[in-house]
Amino acid sequence: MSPPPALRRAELLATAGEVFARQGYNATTVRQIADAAGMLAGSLYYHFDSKESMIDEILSGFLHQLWAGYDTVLAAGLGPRETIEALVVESFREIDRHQSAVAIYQKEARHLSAQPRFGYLTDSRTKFERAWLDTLRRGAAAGVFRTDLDLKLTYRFIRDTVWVAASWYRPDGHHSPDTIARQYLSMVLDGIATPAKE
Amino acid sequence: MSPPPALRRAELLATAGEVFARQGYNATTVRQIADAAGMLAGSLYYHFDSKESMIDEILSGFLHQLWAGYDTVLAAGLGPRETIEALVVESFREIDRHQSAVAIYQKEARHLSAQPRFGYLTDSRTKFERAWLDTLRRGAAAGVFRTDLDLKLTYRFIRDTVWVAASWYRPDGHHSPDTIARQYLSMVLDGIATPAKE
Amino acid sequence: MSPPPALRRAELLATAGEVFARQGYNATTVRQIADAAGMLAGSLYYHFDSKESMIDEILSGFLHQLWAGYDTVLAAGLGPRETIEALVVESFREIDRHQSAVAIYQKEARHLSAQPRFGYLTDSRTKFERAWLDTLRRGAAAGVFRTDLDLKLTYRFIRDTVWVAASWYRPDGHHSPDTIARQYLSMVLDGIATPAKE
Amino acid sequence: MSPPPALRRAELLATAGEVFARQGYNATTVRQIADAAGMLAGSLYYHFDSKESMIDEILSGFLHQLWAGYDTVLAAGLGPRETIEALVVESFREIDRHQSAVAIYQKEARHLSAQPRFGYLTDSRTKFERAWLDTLRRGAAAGVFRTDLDLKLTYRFIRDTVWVAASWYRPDGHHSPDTIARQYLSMVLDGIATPAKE
DNA sequence: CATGAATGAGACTTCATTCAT
DNA sequence: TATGAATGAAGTCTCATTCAT
Repeated sequence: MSPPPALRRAELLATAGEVFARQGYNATTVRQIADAAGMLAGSLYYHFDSKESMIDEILSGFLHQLWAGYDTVLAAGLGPRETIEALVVESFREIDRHQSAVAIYQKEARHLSAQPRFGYLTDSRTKFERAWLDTLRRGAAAGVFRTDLDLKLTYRFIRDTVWVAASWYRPDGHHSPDTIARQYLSMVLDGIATPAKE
Repeated sequence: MSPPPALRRAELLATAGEVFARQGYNATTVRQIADAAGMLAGSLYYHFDSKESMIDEILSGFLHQLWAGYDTVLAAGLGPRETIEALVVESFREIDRHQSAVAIYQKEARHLSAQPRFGYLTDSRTKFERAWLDTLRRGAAAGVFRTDLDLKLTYRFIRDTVWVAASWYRPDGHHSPDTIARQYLSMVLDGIATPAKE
Repeated sequence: MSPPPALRRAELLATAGEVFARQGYNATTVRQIADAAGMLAGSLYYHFDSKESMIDEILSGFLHQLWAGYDTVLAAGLGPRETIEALVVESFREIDRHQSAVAIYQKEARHLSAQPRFGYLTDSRTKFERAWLDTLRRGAAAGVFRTDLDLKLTYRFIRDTVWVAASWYRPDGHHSPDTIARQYLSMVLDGIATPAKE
Repeated sequence: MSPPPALRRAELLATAGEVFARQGYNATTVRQIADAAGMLAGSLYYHFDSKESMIDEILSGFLHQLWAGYDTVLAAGLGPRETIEALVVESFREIDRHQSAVAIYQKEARHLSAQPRFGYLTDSRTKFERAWLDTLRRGAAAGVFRTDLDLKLTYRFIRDTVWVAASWYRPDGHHSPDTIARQYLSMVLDGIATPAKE
């Protein structure tokens, strides 16, 4: 009994994603993906239009789920510190779930976003920056975050810090995504939060 | 008057480095480099053996200078906190000086290091980890850094935090590398340092 | 109905062999082979790894069959004169069967054998020399061959004499390989001069 | 004191000839010749128009001297057997004197003669065949050569036999060209077998 | 659904050649 | 005379893609 088409597709995308993440999109040949999937290169074209459509589906699928999570957090009406905490936790969960997609995003998003087809990458980036920056700004205004720091720099600091973790994160490690998120938050927050009054 | 050969080589490497950093090594064609250098693709081979030897020279040149700086810091006999500070400052200076080399390193080091020719990347990575980890360990033992954090995680946190900056850092910005280093240190240290007693 | 893969491969090798024999290996472009085979240059790489692997397969295939024939002769326990006769006849049969491979061997073996991949060419050459020289030596000892000749020279004489024939031999001529072999043997063994009367 | 231009030219041609003979014309790069001559590739073009003109000069120079020798022999009015003997001796002398030119001729003449510039190769070949064939024919008619052999085959036999020697002949061997010529003549004329007793 | 064979564009690289110095 | 740098054509090879079976 062969698996339903949608599942087969997802399997193939997962396989492709792993290879892309490991070798880089450009350095990956369609044949390598096919090998990993146990078929011939030409056969992939029954399932996908092109190599590009594979990475497209991988990235857009990831971003879709990411924004589902983020939007839920952002709509929850939390305070700035709690929002940041929730976003970081959510981020590590997504990293855990879409590990290769995140790695691909890190490496390839910049040059892909030059193509119209991948315009949504730029959109997402913009929306992403706004969400984080606004929260940081709210926090600074509310006095829960330090005010002596350049906000943009802070944003980049926290963004990179969190997402680059995808490049080394391995799900079989000792730490669950939530544990890592907690440790990261502890490092990050005790830096950017206003020092405790004496 | 034509420039001395060593200078011409350096110019060409700088050009190649910019294109590599912008587009990725694999996605960059030799012709694009030649275009940027104002010559024909074949002409590059008068100066370099191969596309690979260009990235090789870029990366090894960068690592060479990086280690000159790091070794000076490490040999200075500073305390752990001062060592971390000096390393971070030194890192941002290198990012400033070798911006594209750093960006290339971030993107390509992993898959390049599989080839024997680039074995020095692995060596450098190992040495790098030891230098930072030892310093963090010393600091933890001396009580100047928190002891409730996973050391390896802390190492990755600070490593990524600093070096990913190369991906957005633009030298013509308002901030000098030292200024950015200070802000980063402030964020990082007030997180990993033991909290001030009350 | 397309031919079985093994046959297709053999066809392509035959085509490549003809072009190599006519123009020399280095002077032959992959495109010329592809043209002769009725396909595009790149398509050849579906069947073969490289141009080099083509000449490799041609030469090793030829030597394989040659040695099958030679070994049979050498194992037959014939007298020295009969062995030489049988080797010459066998040689002309191989020339007939592998005309272009022989021509390629003549022209390219020397410089190819410098590469490790073609080490078997040197091995074959050594084995070949031993087989012939031993037979000549046996014949001289037995008194069926002249003893006033330098043996090494005689070996080269007979070797070249036989194998260079591949450069002009055309199978559609009036002479079958066996006929030519007989004439060659007659010249080699008895000379072209009429025997001096006493 | 630099050598006179004509001598320098000859030196360079000798150098080029050695490299051509060793590696084949096509496989030889102008740079290799220049390296062997202790100069840069571009500098050769002060002395020669092109790579092709080098091989041209090498081959035509050799053929010029060869024909000077052959013509003297042919004009001497010798009997057929003596003519053959003199031609063989003369051939080995030329092989000795123009070793690399002969080797180049063997390997490259066929495909070079397709170009108009090298038409003289074909002319020489024709003239060569006529000279030998006529002599053999005269000898057969005069009863000094066997008449039971195909004449064309005999011609090829003797031609190849002599000239292929250039491929292994090394001047520092134990044998002078005349010694080798004598042995070859002995084999060609009388065969390698001991004459059958009557 | 998958295969096997082929396409065609384009990549990296080589190399004979030119030319100002 | 020779050098150093560049040209431009051509060569080998790779690879995403197509398509009849």
